[in-house]
Amino acid sequence: MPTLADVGKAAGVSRGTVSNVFNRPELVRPELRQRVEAAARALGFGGPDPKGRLLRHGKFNSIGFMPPGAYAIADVMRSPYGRELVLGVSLACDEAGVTLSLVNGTDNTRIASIREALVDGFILGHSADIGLITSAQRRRLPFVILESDAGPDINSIKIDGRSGAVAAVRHLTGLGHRHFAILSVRRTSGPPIVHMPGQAKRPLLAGFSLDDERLDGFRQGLTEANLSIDDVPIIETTPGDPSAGAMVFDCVPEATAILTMSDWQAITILDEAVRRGIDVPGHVSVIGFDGTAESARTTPPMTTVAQDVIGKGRLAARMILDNAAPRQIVLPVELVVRASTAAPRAKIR
Amino acid sequence: MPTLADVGKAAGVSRGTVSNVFNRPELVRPELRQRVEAAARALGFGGPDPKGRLLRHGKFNSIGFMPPGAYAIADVMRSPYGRELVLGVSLACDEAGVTLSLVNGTDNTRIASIREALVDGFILGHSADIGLITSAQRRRLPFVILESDAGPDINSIKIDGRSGAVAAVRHLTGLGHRHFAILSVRRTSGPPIVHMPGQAKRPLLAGFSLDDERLDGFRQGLTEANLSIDDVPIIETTPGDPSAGAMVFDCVPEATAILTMSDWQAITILDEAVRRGIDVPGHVSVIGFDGTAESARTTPPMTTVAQDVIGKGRLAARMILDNAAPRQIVLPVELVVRASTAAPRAKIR
DNA sequence: ACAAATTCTTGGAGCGCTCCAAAAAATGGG
DNA sequence: CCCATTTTTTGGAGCGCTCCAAGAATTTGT
Repeated sequence: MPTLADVGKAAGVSRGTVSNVFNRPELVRPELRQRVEAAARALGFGGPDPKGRLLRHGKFNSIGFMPPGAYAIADVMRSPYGRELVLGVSLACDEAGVTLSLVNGTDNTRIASIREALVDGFILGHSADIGLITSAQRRRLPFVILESDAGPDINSIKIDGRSGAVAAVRHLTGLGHRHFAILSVRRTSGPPIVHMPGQAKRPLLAGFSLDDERLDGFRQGLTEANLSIDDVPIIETTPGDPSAGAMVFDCVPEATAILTMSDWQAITILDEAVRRGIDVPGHVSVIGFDGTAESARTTPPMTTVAQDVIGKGRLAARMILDNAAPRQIVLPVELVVRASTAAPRAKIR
Repeated sequence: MPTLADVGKAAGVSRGTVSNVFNRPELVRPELRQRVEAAARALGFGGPDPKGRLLRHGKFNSIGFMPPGAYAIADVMRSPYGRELVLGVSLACDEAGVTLSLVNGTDNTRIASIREALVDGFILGHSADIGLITSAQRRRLPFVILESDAGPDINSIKIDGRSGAVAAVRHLTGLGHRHFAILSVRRTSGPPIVHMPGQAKRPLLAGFSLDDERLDGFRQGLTEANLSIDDVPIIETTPGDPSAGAMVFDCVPEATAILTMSDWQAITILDEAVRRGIDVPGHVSVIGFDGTAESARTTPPMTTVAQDVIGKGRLAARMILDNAAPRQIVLPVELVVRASTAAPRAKIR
């Protein structure tokens, strides 16, 4: 690979002049410029190597997006939520002329990935893995953490998940529902976990306050209607688990309303309902979370706790690009009522 | 920002030793290592700066994905096809432990983006913009171009779009359809363009052989049924144009079958049909292209010319990662018949 | 206790570039 | 034609790191 110096030698000029030909051509006499360009062409030199420039300037012009917890970038792309989030981030990146790096990393390589990533800042998916945070802090790069409880000196953005969860339950109890099932998220890999009433519940998972907060919202909503979350079966599946729907219908046939943690999960349930010929919302109501575009196009269109996912991604990118003082932002949610929820079926089934 | 040398000075050792502490700790005496680590901590040194390593090694450990033509990364994320493509690419990247950079660029900055991108190779979306190709070649980095006719010394992957288009038409003519509309893609920004029979057709667009090839497949399929593509209205909309459905129904009400260039477009039509209370496939048949996951979940589930988009993305990434001799790959397509196509409505409407 | 073998540590070289102050060349005015 | 200006060109410095050959320190064997 020829370098600036090689081209300079070939054209009988200095390194600096060749650099000027490529970066500030107006500074160099036309005749000389052409000679240099000819030499460059002859050597197959395709312009200054970005590596050098990078080292000089110290800017990558890139922000990194790191998926949460145990997920790979591929999982992010599979999830409606993840896609909209990346879309939002990419929107801000497009505007700023900055590259978006999807930084992957398995549990054990993730910290190294943060240490090595060629980016000027990070967006960390929803897991306040303390290791990740300290790793990001060490790099002294701006970063934002999503959907996690982070300290006051850390950029963070989250939605008001608790209120959303409360609103979801209120909507359903308002319709008359008394028999619920909750489809929650398993944050480690493995098969679904079923918590039936009476059994001990999953301990709070450090770092995934997101789930705990929503669960707590469900609890509160149920309490308001004189119901107890302890009587509600909770099923945990990994986010993309296609068997989630089957698990719910098999384990909690008596439920007339199913609360979920994401549109993705709710879609799984809707798909399974179609497969089994179960009528939604006639036989069972289903409520999603996130309000992604997909939720509007399911059959039937889904009732969901909507947030502005794209806006969130965009905001996260902007926070990094602006690199201002750390802020903790809580975004509102809104219950969007569509056709996947209705009054419960008559008791006689 | 402290450097290796700073830490070295603080700990009373050389630059090289500090580097060893971080990269090959087993080489340095435990006692000394601890002293260095303490000094690093005291200085707030978070490990060797990746910039330096990069310069030394010359590898970015990243491959770049550049969207085609006039599209930004955000557009890619919006399109079902684009998402699956990126998903496929990210799958291969995840496996290889490589970062995926979504390189954006408007028409005029795109060439510069290629020149500057901090990547070891490129995947270029479906537009054989000659400038892009030469720009990529100049960098002497491996690259793959998608869905374009490229020379034999260039990596390329495309599907057999012509066969797919022929199969789509055969399916519909086999059902008895004689009145078609084609929803094609406008590759420049702007409002839809309507080509009614008798008018001059759009000239072939250099670089978007993808469209031309499919159009030619439609032509061939129609010819086989003694129909002429010249009698078929062709509407061109930008890929994400939500008005596409309305345009088709408004401009070609007599059509009993609508051929499209993508699932995304077909979804637009299906959405508009719902809005207008038009029965699909009772009143009109709609056929998509790409066979994305979304196509299976529309109402009704969509008949579409399916390709393995994820596999294609994965393959593209692998070609770059492997950096073998250039290959031109043509992937098969398969008509997936679902419920959006049926025999045409009776003449009397 | 001494030479030989082994383990650690060092600092120069070099990755490719851009910046910049200074030198060189060209231009202009009288 | 000479000197003051202006325009071009130059090459050293430095970005932060890793590699590596060579030197220093330590351990081992007899």
